[in-house]
Amino acid sequence: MRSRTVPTLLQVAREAGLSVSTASHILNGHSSRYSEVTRASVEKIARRLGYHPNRHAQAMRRKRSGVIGILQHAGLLQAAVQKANQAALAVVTAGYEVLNTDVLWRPQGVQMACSSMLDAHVEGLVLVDPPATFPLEELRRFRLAHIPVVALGGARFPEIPQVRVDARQGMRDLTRHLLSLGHRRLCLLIPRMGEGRDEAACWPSIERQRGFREAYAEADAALGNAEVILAESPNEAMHPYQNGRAAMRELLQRPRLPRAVLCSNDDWAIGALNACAERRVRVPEEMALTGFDNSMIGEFSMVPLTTIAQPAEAMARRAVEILARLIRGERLRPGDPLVRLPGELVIRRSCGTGSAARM
Amino acid sequence: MRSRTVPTLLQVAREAGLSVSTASHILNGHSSRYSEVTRASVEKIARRLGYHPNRHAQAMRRKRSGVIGILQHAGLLQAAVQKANQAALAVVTAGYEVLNTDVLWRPQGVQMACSSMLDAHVEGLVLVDPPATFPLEELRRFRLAHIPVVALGGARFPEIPQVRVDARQGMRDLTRHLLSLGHRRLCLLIPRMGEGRDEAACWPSIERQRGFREAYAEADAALGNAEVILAESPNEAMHPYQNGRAAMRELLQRPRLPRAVLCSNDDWAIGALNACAERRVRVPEEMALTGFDNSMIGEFSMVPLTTIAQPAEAMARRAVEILARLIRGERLRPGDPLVRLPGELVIRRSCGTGSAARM
DNA sequence: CTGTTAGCGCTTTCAC
DNA sequence: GTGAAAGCGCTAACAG
Repeated sequence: MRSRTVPTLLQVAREAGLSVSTASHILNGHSSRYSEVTRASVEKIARRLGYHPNRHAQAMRRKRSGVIGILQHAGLLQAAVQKANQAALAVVTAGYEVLNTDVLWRPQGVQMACSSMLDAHVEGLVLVDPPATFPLEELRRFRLAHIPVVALGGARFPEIPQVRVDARQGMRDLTRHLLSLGHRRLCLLIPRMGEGRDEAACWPSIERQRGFREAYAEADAALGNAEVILAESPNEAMHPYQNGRAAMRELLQRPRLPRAVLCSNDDWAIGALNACAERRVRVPEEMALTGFDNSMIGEFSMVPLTTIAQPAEAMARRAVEILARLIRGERLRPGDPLVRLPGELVIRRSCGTGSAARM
Repeated sequence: MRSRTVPTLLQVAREAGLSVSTASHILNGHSSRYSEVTRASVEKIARRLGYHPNRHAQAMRRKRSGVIGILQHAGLLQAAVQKANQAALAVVTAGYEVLNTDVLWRPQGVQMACSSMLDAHVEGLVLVDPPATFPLEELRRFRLAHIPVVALGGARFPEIPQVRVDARQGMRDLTRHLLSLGHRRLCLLIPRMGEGRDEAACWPSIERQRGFREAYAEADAALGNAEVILAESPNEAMHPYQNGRAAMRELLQRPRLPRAVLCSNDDWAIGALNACAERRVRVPEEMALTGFDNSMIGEFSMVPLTTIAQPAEAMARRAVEILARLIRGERLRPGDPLVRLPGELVIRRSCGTGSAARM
């Protein structure tokens, strides 16, 4: 038994008694006017030998790698993992290969990951949930190399098209729902972000605030104060629950508690639930709570979470579509620089019911 | 401003007034006997131009890609995501590039992912938590291509070295602990796996059973029956909580409930907690519960979970180390084919306390 | 319809 | 100390 090595095009061609170029043409679908016989023969032999083209040689010759990079800041955040995976699916569907990295798990995270993307000659890059602190220098490296980048969720960066859930609408829907249940004294719990950064970078937080305030404003004036709390979120991706818990613990120190707390995302809500349990504050009886993202775990938490479902699949598809267009050298269309897809209100137990609210 | 394109070695060499081979030697550290001047000049110019070697060209010429593939079946399973990420870290540390794919998010999952690994000419493959149903044909493809494979957790396959947590010891520790608290009538809830498969493939479940039974056996005979329930686990990675919940719902139909239930992993435990909440069975007062894996969420679940912490980092390092050795053509050492690393008992609230158990 | 040819960017002998 | 040259596997003109 000879030591079988990876078959090359040359071997296929030889076996078929043809030239490499012929084999190449046929296997690449440019089989325009080859005789049915040769074509069949080449294809059969390739299959029998288990021939797979060498991507490196292809990339080299074609001067394009056919790879799209996905850079995620997911850590333990289910919602981010899901977005990244949907992006991977969309990339494959669009006919590209995927190079996927979670920057959190590397030494010197972002920088190394970006270098590796550059080295691999990715043709485009999807940034999944980039934080406001994502280094602009790295984005510059891609711009210099003429590699288009799109963001899927996360913070907003100049010149980078972005697809994300309409957080403003989502938070407005949540707030309206809580108000309609009769809850008063609402409180929005969101991370303080991107200290010293362009305001645009903090959009995830800012839009949540907007939606929250809008819903409050459109309701009757007698509703009392809407409060927004900006909480710290160190190492968010690795300690999402802890951060939410810490924020809620702080809030629970107060003599007078809010009636309903809207958390920035499901992970914070889970941490918040935990803090409530510690202090024996019953949810939703004494305090209503909502999340954002509709991650699977929110359905199984202590109290199932009312939340906003992100259309992850549609978002990912759209982002990759835009990226593919940019790779092809097409210009952005009017709506492309910022696509906001609507989230969907998912009502579960954590927001309470009308009757309980009036307690 | 000229359209900057990716600089090649040729450009670096030209700018330095030297030949490509010289530049190559210097930049690859084979600068054995070049003058200090030339060396410095080449290095400086390379840095200024932002030169990065073209991986494809390198792979081609060196006839090795320098890439290790990571194939995960994680889905929403935090423990698996963590293992995969630790593996990625270990791979980078070992000086290889990473090609990471979660097979669940691709059409025709496993097969496509394996093809893509093969196409990329990975030098080795880490299989993270492969299910018992992982197709052996795919493993054969790697064997034929002389690409070594190691499993990090998951099922066991012939000829594939594996590194995993010692589930038997872990489950024995959990069981002992529950017994020491005074709990009787214990029940182990594990997935029925790999229908019609080699028994070895089902080791994750089998070892849990062994540990469970051993602890029971070594204790007094008067402890009553230890029961093992094999529950269905369709699409485990995408519906982990649901599966645990379904299994527990079934169990809760019984007239007489077990006093303590040991779940196969934390995700099942969370689903189980959910089922208990539905039926108003209080944990741990009426029923103790334990998980396995120590995923972050278990600390924040309805009732914080007593569980076994997997030494993910050490496991990943070990797996990659073995893989690297195989890639270098070295033979396996005596312990390598199956490495079992000890898990650590983490005691939280879900297992109850001695006093409650005697209730 | 099929084959010849010229590289893609890099590494690696082997000469000088 | 440095450079010339060959060639990895593949594609894409261009010839026949």
